[in-house]
Amino acid sequence: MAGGDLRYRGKMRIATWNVNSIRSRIERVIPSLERTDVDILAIQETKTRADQFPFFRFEEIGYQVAHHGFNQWNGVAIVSRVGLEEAAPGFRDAPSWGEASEPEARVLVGRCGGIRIVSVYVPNGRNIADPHMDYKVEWLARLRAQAQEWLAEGPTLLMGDWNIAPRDEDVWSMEFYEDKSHVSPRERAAFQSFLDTGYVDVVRPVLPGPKVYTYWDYQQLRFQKGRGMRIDFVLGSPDIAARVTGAAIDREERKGKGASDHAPVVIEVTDG
DNA sequence: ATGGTTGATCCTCAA
Repeated sequence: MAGGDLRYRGKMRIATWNVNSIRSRIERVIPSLERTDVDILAIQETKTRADQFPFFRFEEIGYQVAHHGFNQWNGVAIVSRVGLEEAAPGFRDAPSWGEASEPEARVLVGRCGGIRIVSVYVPNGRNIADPHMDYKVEWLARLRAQAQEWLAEGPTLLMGDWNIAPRDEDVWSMEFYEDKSHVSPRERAAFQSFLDTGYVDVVRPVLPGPKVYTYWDYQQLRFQKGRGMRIDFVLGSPDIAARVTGAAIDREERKGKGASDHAPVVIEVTDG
């Protein structure tokens, strides 16, 4: 973002998007980057083997890419045209579920434009009594401990699919979600612990609810019926939160054939 | 209709 860069505009656009397979979504992701002029994109659910990630499609339009994943569900990436340094998967003390490498595949950390970008894909708890729910809550406790250390080290954005709807207004029907995953007290307490640590939801002040959703199930025409959930969040350290000048949820990307079930969440951050 | 949609390691499982 030095002087002389024709893209320099005193601001960066930073987005997060659960694409539900990068290989099946690439013909939407590339135009989306260009249309919305995004500098940094955190991606979740790449659903691809590392050797099949379409790196060149990003590189040929001027973005650097880091990707990490190990199976068809969990995979995260960071795409940036303002530098991409120190990209590394995982976080300290992540507990394991099944394959030892899974927790690391859910988090990718990189430094872009002077900001630590963390692409986060929180485990799906499946059901409130499922062992995966215990894993999810424990995993979040470990991530929080790591996030607290990052907070002390400099500007940080934790962005991605949290698989938690923190408030009743974040789901289309609390009656429907009662006793289901994403809204349970344990999950909401885990999300709140990041806020208590000092992170700030930088989107909600710009887009207060209700009915501000980022995800709509593919089934039952949920998008067309306006029945969604707010489960994708950008949590910023206070220094970054003070620099946020705007935010948007790109609902266009949920429309039509070949859409992900999640929409991109975009923020704008000033250089100063 | 104990159903519905989408994606991948594709006829089964995960989301």
